[in-house]
Formats: sequence, structure tokens, C-alpha cells
Amino acid sequence: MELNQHAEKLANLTFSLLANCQEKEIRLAEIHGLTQAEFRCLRLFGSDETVNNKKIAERMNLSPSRLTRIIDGLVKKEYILREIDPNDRRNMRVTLSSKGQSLVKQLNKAYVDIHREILKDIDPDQHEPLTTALEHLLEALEKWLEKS
Amino acid sequence: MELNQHAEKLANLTFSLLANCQEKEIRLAEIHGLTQAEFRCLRLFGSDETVNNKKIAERMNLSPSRLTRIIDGLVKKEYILREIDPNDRRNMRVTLSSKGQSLVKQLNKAYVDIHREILKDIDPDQHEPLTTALEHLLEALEKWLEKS
DNA sequence: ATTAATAATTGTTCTTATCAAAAATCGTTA
DNA sequence: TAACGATTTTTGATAAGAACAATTATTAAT
Repeated sequence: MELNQHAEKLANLTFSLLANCQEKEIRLAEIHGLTQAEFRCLRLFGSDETVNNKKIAERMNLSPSRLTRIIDGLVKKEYILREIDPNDRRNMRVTLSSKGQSLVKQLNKAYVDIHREILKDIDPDQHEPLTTALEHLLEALEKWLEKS
Repeated sequence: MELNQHAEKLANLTFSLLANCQEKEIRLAEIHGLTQAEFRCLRLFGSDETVNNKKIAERMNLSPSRLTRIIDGLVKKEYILREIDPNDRRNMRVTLSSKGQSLVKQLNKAYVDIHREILKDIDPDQHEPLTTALEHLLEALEKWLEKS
């Protein structure tokens, strides 16, 4: 009864949130002259991390071949560097260029700024419960995805 | 200080939630033999609503021409009916077939079921704060999108 | 009665993404 | 050490997703 109503409300909320978050990502990517895929790819880089093509593909849930082209674009735009891994010449060592690093830093900052603005519209007493509840939600969601 | 940390945490959370929710939608669509677009389209139908092509396109943030093809698919799969609006013969009256209605009902039920399962993993005391906080988050997000 | 405006469709084109095949390299084992 | 199998990336072909422009059918307005 209570549970059902909350479940229903939660379902509608996540549905709307999903749509709005997607819209937000599109806007942010546009602002920086990147495609959504490029934006997501950069966003998944730790600022001074070195990974190979396949790892990124797994993180992004895309095929390696798709990743090759996305990285092609980011290399052409000079946001990332791609060189053969000397330890295993089958691998590509993909890293952020300095230009890429500063953009990622800027993107992360903008991303956090937006959420700070959003938090400003919410009663500070609710900040803590909001984040912890969302953590639980994420955890539960991941668990559901695993078993299905 | 406090605000910054919460903003950062919230940014990471919504980022991960977005990815997981997208994955969840993909899974659900697959289960029912629908494309993501078709799934989203059906999900946007009130169970006994009648709308025209353009309205749906606006709701889904897609072009009318794209919508024509999506609806083509759903008509072929016999989930919806499409007929000329007698009041204004330029319009198409798009409605759910009985088959479509039961599917939508089923989809909604499954959607709520998932969230009920998720809520089961969360302390009941947190259900109320979670939903209200999410409502605020959604509101604030919409406000941000409007002004940008 | 003609012109302007609106809704849907069709054809074309671009982007996004996958798959299969090829090329390069590595590890293992006969 | 030569050969075979496995792995990583890339390339080419192809399918699906989406937008845009042009077309058709209809309505509204002057």
C-alpha cells in the first residue's frame, strides 16, 4: 500500500529524471563543440590516466571499433594522444593531451557547478539525505541489473 | 565547503544513475521485443489517450518524420491504431489498440515492480525523504534547463 | 477564390553503432 | 624455434536512428 505508492512515484520520477539528465548532457556537449559520445568519453577519463581502447569501450558499453572512431575524432581535435604501448604493441596507450586535461577539468567543474546551483534550490537539511538515498538507489539499481 | 562536496557527490551520482537507467531501459525494451524508441513511445501513452503525430514528437523530442516511422512500426506490430481525424483531416488520431493497452499496462506494472524491488533494499524510513528530495531535484533540474 | 498556414508523409542524407574480416603482435607448446 | 591460437586494434560493409527538404492533403483567412 504505502510501498506501492512510493514505488509508483519513484518510477515516474526516475523516468522524468532520465529524460532531463539526457537533455542536460546534450546541452553540455553542444556547448563545448563535442558530440555526445565524445563528451561521455572524455568525462570517463581520470585526469591523468592511461588506458587502452578496449577498456574505454567496456566502460562506455560500446564496441571497440566504435571506440576507434570516437578516439579518431578526439585525436583530430587534439584532446587526446594515442600511441603504441611499448610493453605490448597490440595495445594503444590513450591519454589526455594537456589541452584535453584542461577541458576535462573545465567540464568537471561545470558539471559540479550545475549541481551546486541545483542544490542551492534545495533545503540544506535535505542535502545529506538526498545523496545517501541516491547512493542506495544506485546500489540497488546495479544489483538489479546484474541479476537480470 | 560542505556544499561543494555534496555538489561533487551529486554530480557523480547522477552521472552513474543516468548510465544505469539507460541500461535498464534497453533491457526492458529488449525483453518485450521493442526498439528503445518504440518502448519510449508506448511508455509516453496514457492508457486511453488519443493524440496526434506532432504531439508525440514534441513529447519525445524527435522530428515528426521520425515519429511517422516509429509509429509505422508500432502499427505493424499492432500495438497502436492510426486513423484520420474526422474533425481535421490533416491530423492523425493515434491510439493504443487493446493489445497495446494491455502491453502498456504490463510495462507500467513491470516498471513499478522494479522500483518496488529497489525500495525493498532501502530503509523504509528513507522512502519519504528519497521521493521528496528527488522531486526537488527534478524541479531544480527543469528550472536549470529552461534558463539555459 | 485564391493564398497562406498546418500536419503528415516520403525521399535523401548524415550520424551512430555493430559485425565480420584483416593485420599486427604476443604466448605457448610441440 | 616454428607454428598455432589468442588478443587488440583497425578497416570495410552494413543496418538502424534521426533530421531536413520537398510533396501532398487539408484547413483557415483574406
